[in-house]
Amino acid sequence: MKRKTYPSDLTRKQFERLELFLPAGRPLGRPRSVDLYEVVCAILYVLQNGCTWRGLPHDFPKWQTVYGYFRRFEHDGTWAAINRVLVRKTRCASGRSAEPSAAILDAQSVRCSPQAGPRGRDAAKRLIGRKRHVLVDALGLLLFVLVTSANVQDHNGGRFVLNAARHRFPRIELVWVDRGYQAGLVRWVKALCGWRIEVVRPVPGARGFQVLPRRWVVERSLAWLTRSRRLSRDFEGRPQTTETWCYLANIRLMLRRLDPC
DNA sequence: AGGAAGAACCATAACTGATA
DNA sequence: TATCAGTTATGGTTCTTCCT
Repeated sequence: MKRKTYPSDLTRKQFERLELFLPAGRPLGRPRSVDLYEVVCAILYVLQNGCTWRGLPHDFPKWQTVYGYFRRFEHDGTWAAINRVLVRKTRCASGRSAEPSAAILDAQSVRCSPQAGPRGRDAAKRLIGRKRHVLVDALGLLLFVLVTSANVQDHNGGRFVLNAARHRFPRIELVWVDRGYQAGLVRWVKALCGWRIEVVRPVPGARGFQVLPRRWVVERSLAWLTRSRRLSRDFEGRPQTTETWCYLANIRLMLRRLDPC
């Protein structure tokens, strides 16, 4: 008996692209009996609808099983690896070279719901919650994300992100940041990895809201993330889980772009 | 005000079942 | 029997809601 579809489901074709990178079952022992398509659809259901794991509809595999795979693939780096591969594919499909040479750094603070785990006050944004430090490419695809409590300064999170990206995306040579990242970060980047780093500034004299080149790309990416209800707030106990959700949101975006419904 | 109950998440252990 | 997949149970933490 086939269940009815949900809006968050992947098409079979989209899943086939994903399936290539999911670890196969082990050769010994009990064979895998759940359909990973159902597991992935269930995970995306939680992501899109923002429901709790226990609130997962009953026509999906048991929530513990779904959650188990979610955590397992987080722990062994599967989701992050899939994100990196799909970024390269999506860039190729858009006529760019697979490896990004430029990136944009930004941070977003999000309110926490009443869960356990680290949180802090972002004095500038006047909220208590978590901060997402993201690095995106020129297309706005998520390259790397770090989630901290919101009281972590942008430039401290930024350092960590750039340091991590250095190994994962070795061809990056130019990073755009906004004015919130102080001169210390600029010096640090130059000394550490020799990247060019440009601070995007509003045009002097202009009034009111301005669309800044390069800035709107990353703002759009952050808006994409919060369109997924699970990411509209931070419901997670562990910051790392939020990072995983961010990668999954990006993965779904790229799958849809590569294989439109 | 203060306590009990429950929701929600995380982590882990113990258990059952299938296969070579 | 060893090994792995999946299920169930349990304890910890933090916060909300309800009751006295």
